[in-house]
Amino acid sequence: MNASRSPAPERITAKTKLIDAAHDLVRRQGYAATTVDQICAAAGVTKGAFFHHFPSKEDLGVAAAAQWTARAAPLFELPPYTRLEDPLERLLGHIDMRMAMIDGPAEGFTCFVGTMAQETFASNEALREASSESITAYCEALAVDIQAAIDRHGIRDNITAESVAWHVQTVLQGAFVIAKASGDPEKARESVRHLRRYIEAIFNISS
Amino acid sequence: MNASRSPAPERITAKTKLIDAAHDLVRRQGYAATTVDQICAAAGVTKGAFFHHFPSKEDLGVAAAAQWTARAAPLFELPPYTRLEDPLERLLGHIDMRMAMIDGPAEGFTCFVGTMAQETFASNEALREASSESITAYCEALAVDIQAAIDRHGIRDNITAESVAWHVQTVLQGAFVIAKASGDPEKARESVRHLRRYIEAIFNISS
DNA sequence: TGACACATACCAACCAGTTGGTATGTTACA
DNA sequence: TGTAACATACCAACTGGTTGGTATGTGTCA
Repeated sequence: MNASRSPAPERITAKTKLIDAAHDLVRRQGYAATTVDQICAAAGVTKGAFFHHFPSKEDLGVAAAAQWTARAAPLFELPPYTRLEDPLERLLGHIDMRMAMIDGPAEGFTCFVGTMAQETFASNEALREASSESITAYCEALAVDIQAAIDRHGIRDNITAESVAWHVQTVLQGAFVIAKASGDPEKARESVRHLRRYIEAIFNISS
Repeated sequence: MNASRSPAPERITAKTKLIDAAHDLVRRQGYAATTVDQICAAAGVTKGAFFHHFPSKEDLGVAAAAQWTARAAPLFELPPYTRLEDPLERLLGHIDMRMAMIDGPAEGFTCFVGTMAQETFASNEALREASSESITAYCEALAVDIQAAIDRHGIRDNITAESVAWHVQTVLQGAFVIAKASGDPEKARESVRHLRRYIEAIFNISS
């Protein structure tokens, strides 16, 4: 008997299908407007399966937030720009990639935890905190390269790496809101372009 | 008989109380999670009054979005910085004011139409468009001063006034998301500080 | 053979919207 | 000026459908 065996990391079970369905539906409709029945239908399982794996809708939300963090990891490991020697180039490469991702229907590129946090920050602390942790994890991963870039190139006004990382996240989240409201992803990409110019400016590599 | 008399502009009727309540509750909980009963209770009226003034919850949303636009108008007319002679100073003054507004509980400074647009962009075109119009109106008002600043000071890279205005709006919307998720308004203000530094940089007035 | 992974059937609470009504103006005209 | 006819603003009670969640059954595999 192996009580602590690894939990079959990526089997396509009802559980993972339910989390995937939640990612899709919540990004399209929001958390409150997404019903358990809709999630079950999208996942192709029944309600019994849902409540077998999750004690409540809220617990699914927490699990889906954790899974969202895991899903973002490849953005920092796999893409070609991660091999660049200059950390500032890696940072700019990351931003270019995030800009390129903003295309097609908004539910395809927007942020699950950002959406969920907005609806739950005042009414459901568990969901707010799960969302916050996912965003924080992204910022911490991004701050590593930013700090390395500061160490190599210097930066204006004693700006901290952490602060720049959160600003990147802020612009992305704002870009998602604008893309949804306006229906025009180009407006969102344009803001990321402003962000890129800002980062070039504070590192004094332009002109 | 005056059929087209002005509709008693600002009387405190059930209608205005319902719209105010919707602004509060939707910013705190989101649109879908806010029930008609909650809005009525907060406004201190009954459901009968609600459906007398609005054919549906959706119609209230549209009316509340229009009212949100009207509510933002004083930001461009009344504050002291609007008297400054240099349009760039007016722009920076506006951004400083928006930064100062980000304080206290998030439901007090976040954006009604931004919140509503996020939940409805894919499922309710009327609400998405009403939200979009409100955001667009803000950007157009802001772009007037930005264009004047460009005319006077010039700007880098042929950046357009419209594009800067939308970027300001993007950073603000993103700041709201971050403030809600993190529970820390300072993180949001810090991003607006980055935005201010960016604007100084593209107008070449710093250093 | 028992525990896990589901499915089926069901429920109590809740939700947006309806119904039928009252109280208070406002207009038209004798 | 008085009053009948109508409009506006609101209320309390109800309804049909939906929602998150439960109770119980069934197949499968170690």
